[in-house]
Amino acid sequence: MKKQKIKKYSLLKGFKDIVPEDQFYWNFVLDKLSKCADAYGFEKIDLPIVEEYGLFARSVGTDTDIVTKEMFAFETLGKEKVALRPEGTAGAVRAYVEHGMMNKRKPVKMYYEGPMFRYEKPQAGRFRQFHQFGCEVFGEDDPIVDAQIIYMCYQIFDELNIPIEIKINSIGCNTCRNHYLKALKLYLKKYKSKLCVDCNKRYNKNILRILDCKEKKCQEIVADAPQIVDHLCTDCNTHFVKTLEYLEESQIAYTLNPFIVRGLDYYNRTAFEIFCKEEDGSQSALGGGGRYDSLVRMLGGQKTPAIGFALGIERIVSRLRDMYEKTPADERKFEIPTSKTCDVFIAQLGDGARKKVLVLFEKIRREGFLVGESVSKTALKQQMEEADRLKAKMCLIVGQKEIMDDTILIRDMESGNQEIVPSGQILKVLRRRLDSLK
RNA sequence: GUGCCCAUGGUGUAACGGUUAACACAGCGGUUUGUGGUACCGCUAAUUCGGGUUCGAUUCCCGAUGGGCACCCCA
Repeated sequence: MKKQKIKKYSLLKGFKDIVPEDQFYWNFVLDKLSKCADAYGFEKIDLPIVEEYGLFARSVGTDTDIVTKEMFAFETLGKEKVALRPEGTAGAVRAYVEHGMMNKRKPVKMYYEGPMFRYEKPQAGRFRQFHQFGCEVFGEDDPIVDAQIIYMCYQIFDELNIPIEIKINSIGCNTCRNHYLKALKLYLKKYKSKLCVDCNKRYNKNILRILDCKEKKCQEIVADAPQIVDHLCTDCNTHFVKTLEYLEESQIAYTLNPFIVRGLDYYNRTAFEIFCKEEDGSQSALGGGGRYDSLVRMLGGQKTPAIGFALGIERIVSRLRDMYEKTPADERKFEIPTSKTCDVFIAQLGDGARKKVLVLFEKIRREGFLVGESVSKTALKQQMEEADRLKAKMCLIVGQKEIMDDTILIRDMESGNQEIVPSGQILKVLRRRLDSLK
């Protein structure tokens, strides 16, 4: 007997299945997020995963890491240059313009959720396909919206019981940013020879990035560097101050951090990132966002102020799970179901009963009960095991005898008490019993 | 792109330069076929691949591949 070798296919690097066991946590998070977005007046939009390459290049920025080395870009059979979306905002803006949403009552608020793709080397909390949940507000430049967005993020994590730290900065508008960049360049020029190799590259390419270099030497130099907040123009400064005032009033914790610059080019003014507390270092960023007042215009729409944020679902799920599992059951603020349950399990015995069970199942299901079954099994024992696994509250047993008498045996799974009920009354009895359990 | 770590059934672990590679969990089946949660029994199932050292390698060495982690950057 030769063992034939058949090729097994496995997951592509950086891709993950969300297996049934993980769905409980996953759904719990998604449910919380979308309910919150609904409550804050956002409407859901589903956007395509593939879009024109240029859409991302333009909006995210042609010099950014995302575009230069992380995009899943390819040519279709029709020779179109396309890419798997690396983030959600570009698509949302495209949709805003494409559907003439500028004619809608402002502000226009949308949320989305789904897979994003970046060709990176995977590691903890980082995948090539990952999921984001994002909210976008179009047509409103009042700083209270900035504050509200940040406030909302805070509340989401508070509700999930995940300790976070929100870091906020203002990176100004184009004008003040250019002033600032000049000042920064001037300052760093003196220290250029002392900066690390990477920072020397950054000096010409993306000088803002030097601000959050991890090298000790660079950090020392950067500590005394001019900060953008001191270079904001009057309007940007007022906007920032107002935003912070609103946040002060809302009494949520945040920290100012002049080094938040965001890796996407479209941001201006308010920029913020959400970090997991008590976790230093790697992949502790759970989300981020900011204003992008010129992006709509840049993508062919009217000049429209906008602000938004995106959260990383994998990272949230993983933190939630950690926190949840480490909290003793009686101290938890909420319960996450981790297995399926059912109200009633239907067990059948013998050919006659087996023929009736499909219809019986559906009859009870349509009444709104959670019904369990394992029609493919014949031994009653196996079916009872399944009922037990499903934590069924009751079990209906239909066998030869019951078919003859047109009755159904109903067993309380906790007490083990059994009762014979005429089959016509089964729904009534089930209802009564379930109500009494509540 | 740079650096570090790891590789045994589905999962989590064990073992030794030398007989049928062990254990637990899960899965499946059974303990006289109309009763679950416990117990007992049985079955299924693994040394990533290719070289080398050796009488003999799952074990030691090298390479490949795969996985994990860190930097960079980000969610």
